[in-house]
Amino acid sequence: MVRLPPTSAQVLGDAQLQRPTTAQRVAEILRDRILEGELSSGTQFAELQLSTALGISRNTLREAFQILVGEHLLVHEPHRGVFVRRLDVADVRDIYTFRRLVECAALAHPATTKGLAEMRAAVAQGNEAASRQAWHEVGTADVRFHMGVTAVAGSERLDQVMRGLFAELRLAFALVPDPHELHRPFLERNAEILELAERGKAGRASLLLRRYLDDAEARIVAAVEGPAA
Amino acid sequence: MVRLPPTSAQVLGDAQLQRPTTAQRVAEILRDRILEGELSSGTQFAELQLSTALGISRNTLREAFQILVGEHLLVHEPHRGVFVRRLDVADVRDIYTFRRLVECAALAHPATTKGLAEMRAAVAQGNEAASRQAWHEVGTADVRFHMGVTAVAGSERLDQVMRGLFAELRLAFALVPDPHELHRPFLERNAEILELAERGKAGRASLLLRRYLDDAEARIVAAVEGPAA
DNA sequence: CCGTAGGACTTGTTGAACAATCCCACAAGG
DNA sequence: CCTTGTGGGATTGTTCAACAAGTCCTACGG
Repeated sequence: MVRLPPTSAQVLGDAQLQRPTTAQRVAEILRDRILEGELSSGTQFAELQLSTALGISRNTLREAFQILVGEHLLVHEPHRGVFVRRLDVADVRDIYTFRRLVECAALAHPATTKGLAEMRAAVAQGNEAASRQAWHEVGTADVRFHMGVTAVAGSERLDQVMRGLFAELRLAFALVPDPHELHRPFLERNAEILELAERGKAGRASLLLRRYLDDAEARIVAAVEGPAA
Repeated sequence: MVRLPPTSAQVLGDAQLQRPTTAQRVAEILRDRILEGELSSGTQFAELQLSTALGISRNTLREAFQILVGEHLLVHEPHRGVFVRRLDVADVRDIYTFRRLVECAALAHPATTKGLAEMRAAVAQGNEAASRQAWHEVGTADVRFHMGVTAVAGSERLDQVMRGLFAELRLAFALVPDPHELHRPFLERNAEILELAERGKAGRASLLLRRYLDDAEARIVAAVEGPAA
């Protein structure tokens, strides 16, 4: 009667080796579309239309919605529908307050060196993408760099939370008119932060990172409230 | 055709003023049961049995499950079922690594004084509950105190994340044999941390908090791996 | 201009059905 | 004794159709 309960390491640690359920696969499809910016903020999903288009039932689609609502990429309004999350200025400020606390603390008190390799790889990827003028990919590398910063804290959960936070932030990235103007100035600053971190100058790296985040916040806020003004 | 999209403040900020959907209500019921420790870690939910017991359909129950899976209180194994999350030692260590980073950074660099009132109220509540020997309530006050610590960082999202983290931690609390032995020694330490924070001694408060978290982690780890040994 | 009553449309929820998968007990073989 | 199939029963995954409940739009009247 009582089945073997799963140990959390199997669930949280690595990617499930089981093929995902339909709802999970659909959620992944929608998530990609949202994060690629193909679905602009505020657009609504119609259950019947989308479920038939995807060849799945309404109930299964609803389960997929629930997953993405849990990730804060969609918002659910009872009897109205689900919408692609729209970030306002307060959201962006909140996210950067969060990032300042976590990322600066991680760099100031590193617990592992595992993240440094990730940061180094991200800097290389960013420079390479910039030389190709692939600005969207530069943005991806930037996110990767800061995931590396997060990783030096040494907490799986923190990594997971920050991954979700950056996904939310991409919703705001989509509102920035020219992404190359957003990401390009940060390439060399990332490299500088990395160098300081590698040489053990934790305090100085943390300080530089704080300035980076202040500037980034200002740019995103301007982009988000720009169209409104 | 295009409806007014919701602003995120309505969704994230306060509790929905709309009455919740059935799945949300069911999720809340199950969440309470789990956090009260009435459902021990690892137990499985049978969809048919539980849905009939609650007087709802299987599909609706599945939506409720999805909500709690998103909160990491349940784990879902395809074709096997959903189980109450079971924390292992690695999980507990991970959670405390997370807490050390966030809470210590919050106290070291306070952004608002809003959380101090919450901390003060929690200390009072904890002492009062201890005098009545209501140990479970002492635990609640302890969580409340650390939610107050989190709040001085000034990020709504951070508060929300930490709320989820403490919910997970309660899964481990349930494994501790005598909760009074767990929470009692921390009452005066909380008070001391609060006093330092109120007098602006941020660095010293942060240091004391770190020691607190180290001790707490050791106790929980011992409780979690104790039954296994 | 504002409120309001209706109706069309969308979402919320249910129950039943079938497919896919897992679990367990039992048998066969080394 | 241990390992390795191999049913069969139970549970989960998914679909479908229907109805209830709520929202949105429109037209009418004050």
